[in-house]
Amino acid sequence: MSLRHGLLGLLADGPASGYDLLKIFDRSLAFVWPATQSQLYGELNRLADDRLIVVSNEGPRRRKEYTITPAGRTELARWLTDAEPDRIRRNDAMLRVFFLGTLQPEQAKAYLEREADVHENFEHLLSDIVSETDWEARSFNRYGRLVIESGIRYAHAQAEWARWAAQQVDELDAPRNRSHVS
Amino acid sequence: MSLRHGLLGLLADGPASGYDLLKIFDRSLAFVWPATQSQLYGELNRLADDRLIVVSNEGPRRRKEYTITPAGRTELARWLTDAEPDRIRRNDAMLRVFFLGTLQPEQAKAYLEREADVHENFEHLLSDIVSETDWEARSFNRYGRLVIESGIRYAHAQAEWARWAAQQVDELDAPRNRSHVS
DNA sequence: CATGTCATGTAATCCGTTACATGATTAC
DNA sequence: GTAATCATGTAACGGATTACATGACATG
Repeated sequence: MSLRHGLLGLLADGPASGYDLLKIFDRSLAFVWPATQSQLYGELNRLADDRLIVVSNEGPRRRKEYTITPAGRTELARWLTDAEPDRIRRNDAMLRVFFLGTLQPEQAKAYLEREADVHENFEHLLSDIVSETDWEARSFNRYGRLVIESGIRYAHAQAEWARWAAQQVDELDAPRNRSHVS
Repeated sequence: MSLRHGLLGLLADGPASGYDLLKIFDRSLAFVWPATQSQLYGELNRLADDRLIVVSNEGPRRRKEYTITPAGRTELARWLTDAEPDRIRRNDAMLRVFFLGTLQPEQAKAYLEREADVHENFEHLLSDIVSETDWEARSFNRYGRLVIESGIRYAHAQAEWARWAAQQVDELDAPRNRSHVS
């Protein structure tokens, strides 16, 4: 239930409406935990049912401003310190790599070179965000900087790996043409 | 629909039963795409309904051996070359980092140091697998070696990042105690 | 008064997890 | 004969995605 705790975490920084939270989400948490509008509104109602947040204000156009409760802060801290993170990383780009042997070597290399390009571009995108952001602001932002740094290092490592892997294809492919049984 | 293509990819290497595939899955693809037994059997039936695989043999204990069809191979190649991989990487360990500012600095550092340890251990686990495996065997295995290399580099980069991030906590925390408005 | 933005919600569907059910065959 | 392994399936539930629905308020 990470969406739940993502919302609690954002509300720990101050009151906000679902609409506000959606915008913040899309620009920050969505990099590591995307959520849709309907999912978010549904989860806010469930959090309110469980008294981890309360409606602290109602504005025009049915706007509901939520505030985190002490019970919500307790639950957030519990999640951060006591709950073991899920280590599953589904990665369908990497799943494909298992099967590149079913393609022509040229196609396999093209796939890996493209992966390298995509990750290099992503690395640059994140670097640009770092340059253009004011990191002094709030503590949420300061820790967000750490997350982006991890993204930069991840993208960099993946790009390097993909270039290396593309070279390996020639060597992996070579034995096929040698004398022993394939 | 990556499970679907994962199964097609395994069957491209030769016929197998659901039971066989489950074991292969758990030891290889599960690192990047876990699947449960019930999911796997269900998907095999759907693949057979769509004629991408056929039951080529029936053995004792209701065993059904599946073989990939030409249509299945075409679909596998299409997925590998024409379908853009999903770039979403849900990561609840990283989501927590956004909110470490709500904890005491000591707790935040402890969280990051633990992440470093976990990734270092994982890196060693993968390195051990590399040492203990015969990589000459089949092409599936040879490309699997590339996937493991990516896992090693990922785990290494994450561990280094987490050590660095733990150091940053002191510096991120410092401004709180300075004169300007928090 | 028309368009854009603010604002929240419901419903259908898909994928994944957990638990349960069932039974055949093999090995001791 | 009994325990382990082989082997496949169903059902309930929860989270995520997509599409649809609705309406208030602000701006020109």
